[in-house]
Amino acid sequence: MKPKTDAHRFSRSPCAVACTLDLVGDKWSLLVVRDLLRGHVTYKELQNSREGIPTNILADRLKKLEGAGLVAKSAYQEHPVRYAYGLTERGKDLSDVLMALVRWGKKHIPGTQAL
Amino acid sequence: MKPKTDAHRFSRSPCAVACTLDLVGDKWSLLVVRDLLRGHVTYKELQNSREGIPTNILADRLKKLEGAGLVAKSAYQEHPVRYAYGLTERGKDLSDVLMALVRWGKKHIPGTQAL
DNA sequence: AGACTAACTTGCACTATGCAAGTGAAGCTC
DNA sequence: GAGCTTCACTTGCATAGTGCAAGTTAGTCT
Repeated sequence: MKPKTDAHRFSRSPCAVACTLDLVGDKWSLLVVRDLLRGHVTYKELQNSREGIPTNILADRLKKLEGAGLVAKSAYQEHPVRYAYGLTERGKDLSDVLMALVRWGKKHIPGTQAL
Repeated sequence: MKPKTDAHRFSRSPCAVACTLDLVGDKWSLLVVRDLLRGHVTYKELQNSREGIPTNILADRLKKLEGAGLVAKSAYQEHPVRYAYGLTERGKDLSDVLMALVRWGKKHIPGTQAL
């Protein structure tokens, strides 16, 4: 399944910042990516993350991230069927952005941690 | 005027990513920061940016960014009074985040530019 | 059968966003 | 000095997104 980057191409402008923000520029998407980088794999694990993401938002973000080709979902067992979420290469590349955010936060918001 | 980082401390968690996203984690804030880095100074210049930010949103974001100590506003002339917006040191440090976003966008969304 | 878990979905109130139009202060034009 | 223009916003309102609680479905456990 190829990522559908073409569907919403340049909804605002061809700026790389604007387009990237159209994919992950909200309060939750990058936290989901952070948790996936940290090794959270199941829906439950993602849901139990410290920030307490509402379950409908989590389901929606996973769907959108999957649609954007950043996240891949697979059943790791049948009976009962259980799903594992993971980052694609595209998704893993966001770690640079995450790291930049961590550096900024640790430097400018006292008391915050990398987590 | 000291930045009021204490007012909303850790509304979600002490994670640096979460806290940073609470400040700039929406579709417009980082684009405003990008434009300020590019040298846009007046309200009009910011408004005329390619993405066409709605004027009420722009006013709101500038207020919030100023409240967070990322942006400073000053009158650069009287009669008529005209304002210049600029990034503080805290704000300028976000260039690392912006650059990471640009790198990701250019690599993964074909056709986008740094701008 | 009854309770429990994972992984969602649905309903609804509340908040945020986006567009258009309006405001006020000052300058410029004739 | 009446009228037009510009800058820097503010206001109103419809639509879209978020957040909380509750419900659902499929399967396991006892």
